[in-house]
Amino acid sequence: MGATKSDQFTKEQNDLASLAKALGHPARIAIIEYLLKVDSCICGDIVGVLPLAQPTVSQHLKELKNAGLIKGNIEGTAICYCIDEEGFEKIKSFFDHVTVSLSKKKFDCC
Amino acid sequence: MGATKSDQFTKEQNDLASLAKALGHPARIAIIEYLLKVDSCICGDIVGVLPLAQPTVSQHLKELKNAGLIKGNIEGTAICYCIDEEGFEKIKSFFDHVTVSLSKKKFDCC
DNA sequence: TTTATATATTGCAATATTACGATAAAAGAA
DNA sequence: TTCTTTTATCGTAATATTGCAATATATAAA
Repeated sequence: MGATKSDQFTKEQNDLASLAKALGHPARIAIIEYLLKVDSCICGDIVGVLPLAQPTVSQHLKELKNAGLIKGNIEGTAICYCIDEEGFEKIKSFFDHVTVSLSKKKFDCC
Repeated sequence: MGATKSDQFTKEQNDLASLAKALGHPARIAIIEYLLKVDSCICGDIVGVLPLAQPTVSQHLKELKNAGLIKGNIEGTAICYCIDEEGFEKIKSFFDHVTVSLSKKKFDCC
């Protein structure tokens, strides 16, 4: 055994887990932070910013894109990446739900 | 190679990634949702709720606890787990930062 | 066309995660 | 003490992730 039993959980649980998992690596957090900082779509200079080789960065970008957290646009010979707000909306609504639930909490046992 | 180059990133980036990573599995999302739903600390009946064996659930609980997302209290022969609000505050402040940054965004290229 | 630049893909080694049976540990009940 | 219940840990197999060199692809420039 050893494979994740994703089929045993709901689509919502799997989708949320995928989004969280995509953010579960410091390089990918760094990419998101950089994209937020430059306040515009940037291209492959992410490679220059990260302490990782180009294929590795490309792989991380692909994962963020697959998860729906960033978008990419072909711009001549370069590619312009930027935040995909939709993906962040989904995660954010989960944390909003958590916050609301916690505010309704009656006991504080632990 | 193949090991994560965590030492090349900041503590903040690694901490955030750890929190996100801990939520990056449907079983752990399910555990959090269950703890929110029961509106109180519950014990090992999480095992009865999840489609996983007891050692696997125990392992997932340990990861959530290490990440600072849940707390556990020994309660006789059972253990009482509940949400650790502090961990969720940390993640939430990251997403708040994302939201603020996105609202200041000028271009919409992608 | 050839050359240069930017990014993606392939293939593989190193490492990490997931899952669970077997077993241990801890505490209350008999 | 022994038995039962609850949870954790160990050991291990299956699988997934991480990282990069080599290579492929695609477009622009010369």
